[in-house]
Amino acid sequence: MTNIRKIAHKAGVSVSTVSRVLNDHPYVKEEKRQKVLQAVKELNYIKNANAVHLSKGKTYCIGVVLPFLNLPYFGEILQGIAGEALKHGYHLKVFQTDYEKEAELDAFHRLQMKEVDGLIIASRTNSLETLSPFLHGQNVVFCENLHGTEKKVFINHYEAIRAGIDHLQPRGHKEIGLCIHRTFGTNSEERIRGFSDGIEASGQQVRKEWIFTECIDLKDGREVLLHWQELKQKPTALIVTSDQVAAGIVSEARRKGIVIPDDLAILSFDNHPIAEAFDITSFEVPIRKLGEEAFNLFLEDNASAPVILETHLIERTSV
Amino acid sequence: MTNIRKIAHKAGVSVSTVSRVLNDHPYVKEEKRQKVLQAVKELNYIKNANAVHLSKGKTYCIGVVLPFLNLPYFGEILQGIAGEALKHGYHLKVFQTDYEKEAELDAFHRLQMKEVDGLIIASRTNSLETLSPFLHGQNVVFCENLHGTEKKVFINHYEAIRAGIDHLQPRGHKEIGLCIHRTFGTNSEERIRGFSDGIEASGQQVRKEWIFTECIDLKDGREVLLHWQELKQKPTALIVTSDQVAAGIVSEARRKGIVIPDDLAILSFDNHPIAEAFDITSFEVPIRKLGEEAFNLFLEDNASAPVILETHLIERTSV
DNA sequence: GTGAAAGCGCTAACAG
DNA sequence: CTGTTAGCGCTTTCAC
Repeated sequence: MTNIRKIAHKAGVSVSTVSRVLNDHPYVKEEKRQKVLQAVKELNYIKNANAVHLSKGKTYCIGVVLPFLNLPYFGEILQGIAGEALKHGYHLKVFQTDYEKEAELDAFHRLQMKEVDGLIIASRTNSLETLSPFLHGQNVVFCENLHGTEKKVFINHYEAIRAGIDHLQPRGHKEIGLCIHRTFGTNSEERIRGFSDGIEASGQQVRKEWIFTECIDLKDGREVLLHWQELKQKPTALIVTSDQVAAGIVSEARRKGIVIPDDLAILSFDNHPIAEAFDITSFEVPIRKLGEEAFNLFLEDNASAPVILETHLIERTSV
Repeated sequence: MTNIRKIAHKAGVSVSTVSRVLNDHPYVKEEKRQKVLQAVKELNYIKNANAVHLSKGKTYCIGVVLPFLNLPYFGEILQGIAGEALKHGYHLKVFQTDYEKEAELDAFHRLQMKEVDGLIIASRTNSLETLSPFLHGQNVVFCENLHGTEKKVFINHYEAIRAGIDHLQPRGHKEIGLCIHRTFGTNSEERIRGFSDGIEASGQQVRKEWIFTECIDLKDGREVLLHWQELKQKPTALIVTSDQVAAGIVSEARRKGIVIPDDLAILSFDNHPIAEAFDITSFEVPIRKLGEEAFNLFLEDNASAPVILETHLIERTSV
């Protein structure tokens, strides 16, 4: 363990001078600087990050809280955060929660322990009530419009869903269903609210059996289609909040000889590459940008206004 | 900043007793233990992780080096690592490199600085020569059969590709092409070697124009198909090392009225959900398990034998 | 420009 | 069982 003291000794200077050289501080005579650099070389000195972190009270590391790492949505958000973090010399710690409350709380705990400088909550499962004791004086960014929090970035899911309904109705769709992931969480709640309001605004009733939940993956989409087939009264269109699920629906429909969009129209969200591959009309959601903005909010000292991101519709042949 | 000393003072014990209580060490009189716990509660004490890390010389954090976070392959590997890490009380730091040499080296640097206890290299871009100075005495796991390294886990890509060729040939395919991501890296090199050997073993010649590189995403697959259409002499089958790319090929083929597998057979790798959605015959690759095994290798003190994972073919309709 | 010294907060060997 | 003390290795204020 060659440390700063040994360097100081070898270079015949004090530890503070070594520290200055190592951190590019000014006011070090070139001669001594060289001596220090020389000693560093010879002794193969490497700074100990933990000592720096302790001394500075900062780690230049940000934590990201998310349920899964193998979903395109979270991959993309991570990519956005990582890109921005890199620019600013920050590293990323991921807290994969599987939506387990304890695992999620662990991340907040680590924040309190100063293991990370801040947290970006890509998606959560604990209530704000549970989390708020951990929020005080901490730098936490939420990727949702969570009332009572300072830093947040989100899509206006309410309007997006309503826009989706407004897109479907003039094309002859009055019976519209919805596929979502969860019923918990601001984002999901906003979607459901937008859906209900939109349906009711057109004089229709929301039908519970037309709302499919727990839809995450391609496989779930396939099951939705099978479910849809069984329905006595079928919606003529589905709004699907993930391209993966939409792709599952479309692929299974093809197998069953169901014609998209004539038998069933599909309007999806995210506009990932898979939407194009399946010719699915999809709202483009700037997920990567969401990640970038989240990181930039983290960097800001005083929480500014929430960042709201826009979506726009990419029309293909599924509607 | 309420620290261990203040707790000691408030509880009327020494810091070491506090430390013992905090770390569940035995031999503390129940009465004092309660006093400490009481003080911890009252002062809202929270341990400083960096101080622990410094003192212990350990962080219980492992770094993962990968180029992109938004590809299913890496998402899945991360998921595997994260799951296993959680079980063993480790956290994950991700070093997203974009295949930039400097960004990749930064991860090794952080390892030397003891910012992480070890590194899992999911994919790399620096040569072993460049990396080896950073490897000495460090706990690094490679997800490839990199000669000269201790800990590694990988698929036998050579055999897998040859098995692919052996699957195609009896089905009438002599003209076979290949789609890969990179030409650099052990995994890619093994694939190319397997491909060349397989083709030559059947008395054919490898044709450069039938090897498509830089194929990562759906979009790349689409371009491959367009390229294929332009070829004067076309392969009748393509071995594709990623389901995303294969899906891009198949989706574009449908658009162009090219019949899979009659006009062009597709044999893919990974067997992600998207392969099923497009009815693509694919080698199932246990990527998540790769991540799990990588983490377990990290945990092992003495590097045991390399871990080699098996693939097996899932037949669908694309061949 | 430079050095001494006081932290940062926790762990663990040692002595009792 | 418990306390003292010497680290772990770096940063930073203050005085010269």
